[in-house]
Amino acid sequence: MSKTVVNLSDVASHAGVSKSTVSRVLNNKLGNGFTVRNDVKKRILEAVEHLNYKPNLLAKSLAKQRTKMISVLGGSHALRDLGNIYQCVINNITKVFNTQPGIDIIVDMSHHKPGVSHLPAWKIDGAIILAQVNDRTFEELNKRGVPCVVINGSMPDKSSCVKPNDVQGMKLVVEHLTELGHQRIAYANAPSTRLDGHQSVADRHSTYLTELDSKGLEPIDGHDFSLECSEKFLRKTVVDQKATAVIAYGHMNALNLMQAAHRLELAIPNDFSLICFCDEYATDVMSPNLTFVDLQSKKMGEISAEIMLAYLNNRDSLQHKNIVIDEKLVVRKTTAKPSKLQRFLKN
Amino acid sequence: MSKTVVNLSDVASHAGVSKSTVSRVLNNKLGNGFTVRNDVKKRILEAVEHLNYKPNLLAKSLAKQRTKMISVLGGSHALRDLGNIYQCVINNITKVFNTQPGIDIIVDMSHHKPGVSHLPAWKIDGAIILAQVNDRTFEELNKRGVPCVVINGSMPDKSSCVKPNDVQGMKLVVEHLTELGHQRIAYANAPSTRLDGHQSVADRHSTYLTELDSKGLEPIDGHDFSLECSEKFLRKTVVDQKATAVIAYGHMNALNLMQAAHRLELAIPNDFSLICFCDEYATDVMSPNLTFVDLQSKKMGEISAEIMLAYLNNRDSLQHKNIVIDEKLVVRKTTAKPSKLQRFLKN
DNA sequence: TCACTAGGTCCTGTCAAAAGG
DNA sequence: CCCTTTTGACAGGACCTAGTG
Repeated sequence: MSKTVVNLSDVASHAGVSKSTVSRVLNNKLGNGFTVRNDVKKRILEAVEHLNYKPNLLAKSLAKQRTKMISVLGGSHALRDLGNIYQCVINNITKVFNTQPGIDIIVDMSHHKPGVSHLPAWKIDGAIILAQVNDRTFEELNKRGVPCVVINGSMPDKSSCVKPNDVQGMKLVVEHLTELGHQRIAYANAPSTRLDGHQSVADRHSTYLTELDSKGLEPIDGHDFSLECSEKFLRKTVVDQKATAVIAYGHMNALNLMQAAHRLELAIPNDFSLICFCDEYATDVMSPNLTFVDLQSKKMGEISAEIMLAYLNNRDSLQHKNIVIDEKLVVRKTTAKPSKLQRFLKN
Repeated sequence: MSKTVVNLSDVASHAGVSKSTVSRVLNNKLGNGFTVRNDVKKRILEAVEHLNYKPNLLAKSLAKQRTKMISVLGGSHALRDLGNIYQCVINNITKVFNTQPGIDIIVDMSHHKPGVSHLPAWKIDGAIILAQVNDRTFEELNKRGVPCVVINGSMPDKSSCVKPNDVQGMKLVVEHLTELGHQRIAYANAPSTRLDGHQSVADRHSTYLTELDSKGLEPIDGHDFSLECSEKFLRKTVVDQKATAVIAYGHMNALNLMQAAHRLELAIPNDFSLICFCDEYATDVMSPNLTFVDLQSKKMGEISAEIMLAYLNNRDSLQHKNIVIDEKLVVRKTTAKPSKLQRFLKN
C-alpha cells in the first residue's frame, strides 16, 4: 500500500532547490518582492511534471486555514425526485466553478436526520443549500462562519437566497389560459411526497386562488389536496366539473396526468389544456410537446455560483443578496383554445 | 471570526497533562498497554467540555493518512439523464454508509474533459465509479492505490465490478413475449446520447439477436439504429413491419414510445406490447402500468457499498470481486397476447 | 508493570534571514 | 551596504512510537 506519495521535498531535491522555492513557484507568489530565475523555474516545473506531483490538500488546508471546498448540501432529498430542477442547478453551478481553477465543489448526499448537523467533517469555505437543510446544520454553518447561498429556499438574514418567482410564474399561467378563453381552470397540487412546507408549493397554490379571483373565476374543487391519483383527479375536475384546463405543479404530475388522460380517453389539448412548472431540459426529454413555465434552473445555478465566488473573493464583506428570478412561459402544444365541444358541454 | 481555535494543547495545559494523554483518552486508545487514572481522565473530559474542544479533522486526517472520504465519480454524466438508475444507486450507497459513522461520501459532479484526471485534489480512501470515468482518472486512481468499485461498467483486474446481467435480462424479455405468442418483436435501441460503448447497449442488442435466432424468429428492421424519433420508429416497425411487441432499451425510450403511440393512435397493449429495462422506482413514478425488467439498482448500490466497506476495513487484502446481478421481470399492463386483429393482419 | 510524556511524523505555506554578486 | 535569489526553521493540529521514573 503506502508507496511513498510524492511530496514537496521530493520535487525540491529532484530540482535541486529548497522546498520553499518550489512552493513559491507553484503558488505563483512571484512578483511582490519575490523572483526566481527562469531556468530554476523551468527545472521545478519539469520536476513536477516528471514526478507527477499533486499537492496534498489536507496539508495545504491545514497550513492556509482555507480549503477552497464548496459543499452543496441537501443532495439526498433534492436529487431524490426524478428529473427535478436541482440536477440542472448543480450542473450549472459546477460549470461556473470550473472556470475558476482550484475550487472544488462537492455534493453531500448523506441522509439527513433531524437534530444532527450534517456538515462534512471538513472545513468548508462555503455552502450552497438546495432548498433546505435541517436547523442544526444551518446553525452549525453560522457558528463556523461559513458563507451560504440558499437555492429555492428562504434564509434571508443569514445567507443569500436565489429563488424563482413563483407568484409571477403562476400569473403568467393564468394569463395565458384566460387569454385562450379558458374559464374553468383546475390546479393539480404537489404530491405529498414533496418537501413539506416548500415555499413554491404555497406560492403557486395561493396565487392560483388570487389570480382566478381577480378575474372573477371560481377555483375548481380538488386544488387543495395533494395529487395522489391522477385518474381520480381528472375524473373529478375535467369530467365532473368540466374544467377545460389543468395546471400541474411539476412535470412529474403533468406526465402522470397525460397518461391518465389517455386511459380515460381524454385528448390533450382537445378535451383539456395542460401546463406545468418545470425546466426546459425535463420537458425536452420527457415530453417535448408540453407547454410549461420555465423555472430557469440554469440561471439559478449560475447566479448562486457567482454569489459564492464573490463571497470567496472578499470574505469580509459578507453582504447577503436576495435574488428572485422571473419565470418564463414556453408555449408548445398542450394548451389551446377550449374546443367547441367543451364550450358546449359547459353550458 | 474567532482567531483562537481550541486545540489539543489548550486542553492539555488546562487539564495539566500532556497532549498525548489527552489524545489517547479522547480516542479511546486505553486498554492495550495504556492506562490513565480515573481522576485524570475526568479532568481531561471536563476540560474538553469546558473549552468546547472539537478536534480538527484536517490535522487528524493528515496524521492518520486516512480521510474516510469516499468519492462517487462520474456523477456529471451518469446523473445527466433524467431518472436513470444511478440516482437510485447513489441513494442506496449512502444508505449503507450511513450505518457507518464517520465515513463521508461525496459525489463528484465536475464536467469531465478527456485526458485530464478528475480526481479531487485531496486524498480519498475509496472511489465508486458510475459506469465509467476517463482513462486518465482511472490511471491516477490506480497509481494512488485507491480501492475502486465500478458500477455497471467493466474494469475487472483493477477494481471490483458490480453490474446487472443484461444477457439474462434480455432472455427473460424474449421468453416472456414469445410465451405470450409474439413472433414479430422489435427492439428500440438506446438513443445516441447514451454513453458510447456502454456494455449494456451491446449486451442487450446482441442478446436480442441471438435469442430471436434461437427461437427461429427474424429480427425486425430498425433494431440496429439508435432511437431518435419514436414516431418514425413505430411507423416503421409496428405499422409497416407488423411488429406486435417492442422492447425498449430504457424507460425514457419507453416513455417516448408511449407518447408517440398515442399520437399515432396505437393502443398499448392492444396494438402492440411494450416492455423496457429500468428500475422499479422510475416506473412507479413515471408510468406505473409499464411492464419492465428491473435492473436491481438498489441491490447494486448496496453491494457496491459493502464491497467498499470491506476494502476499508482490511486495506491490505484488496481482492477484487466481480458481481453480476440477475435482473427480474415485472409484468404489469403493457404486455399482453397479440390481439386477433394483429394476428390477422400478419397473415 | 503502571501512568504518563517528549518529540518525531504527516505536508505545505510563510517569513526572517542569509548567500551570492 | 544594496539588490536579487534562495533557504532554513517553524507553524498548523493531531497521532504514535519509544522511552522515563
